[in-house]
Amino acid sequence: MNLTRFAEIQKKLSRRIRLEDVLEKVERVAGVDAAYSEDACFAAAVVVELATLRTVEEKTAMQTVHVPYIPGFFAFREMGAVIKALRRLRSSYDLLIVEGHGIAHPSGCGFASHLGVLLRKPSIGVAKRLLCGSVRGIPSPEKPAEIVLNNSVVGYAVESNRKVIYVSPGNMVSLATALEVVKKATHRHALPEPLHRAHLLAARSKRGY
DNA sequence: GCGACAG
DNA sequence: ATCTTGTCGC
Repeated sequence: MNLTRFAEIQKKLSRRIRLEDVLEKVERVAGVDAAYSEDACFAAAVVVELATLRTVEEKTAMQTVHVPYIPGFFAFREMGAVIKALRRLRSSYDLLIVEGHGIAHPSGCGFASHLGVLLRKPSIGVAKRLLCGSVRGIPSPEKPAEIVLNNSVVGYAVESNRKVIYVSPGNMVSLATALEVVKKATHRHALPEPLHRAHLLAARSKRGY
């Protein structure tokens, strides 16, 4: 692993990011997350029907990882196991929701964007903390606050069930759609259901190993 | 040089 | 992310 090389890859992938909506409808959303035990990464992918928030299918995958967690290069650590879990799904999904940032990233290519471009899928990043940029104002239950980076809006800080989460487009979705899908996918937790369920499943997967 | 720093 | 008991609150 070479950070300079990683940054080059991110820059190259960032050129392929599309920030326009390419879907007429978003019916199924896949949430992905992972849990760790030393170098073992346990990833989970959960497909949820947006209209009912019912789980359609869930799969897990384990993979040994050698890349440590480095802020800004999260994708290089978690990507392998997550893609493995996604490939095990038999169900189709329209869009990916990823734990981490989309374009709200130093190179404009966070984990959500990275996955979206590699898999050629619409994707959205949802994070519990900001990595870079700044929030303009304070989010209220009814009004999200803009995340500004290099003088442009790259996402929103959203108040979700009394907690603040950070939403940014990953690939093939607009800022407005990213916000809309996350809102529709959120029920009784701060994180949208697909992510919350993937988080629980990844933890369960690690335990039962 | 110092501080910040997704999971 | 993970290490971890009790504890405050609905």
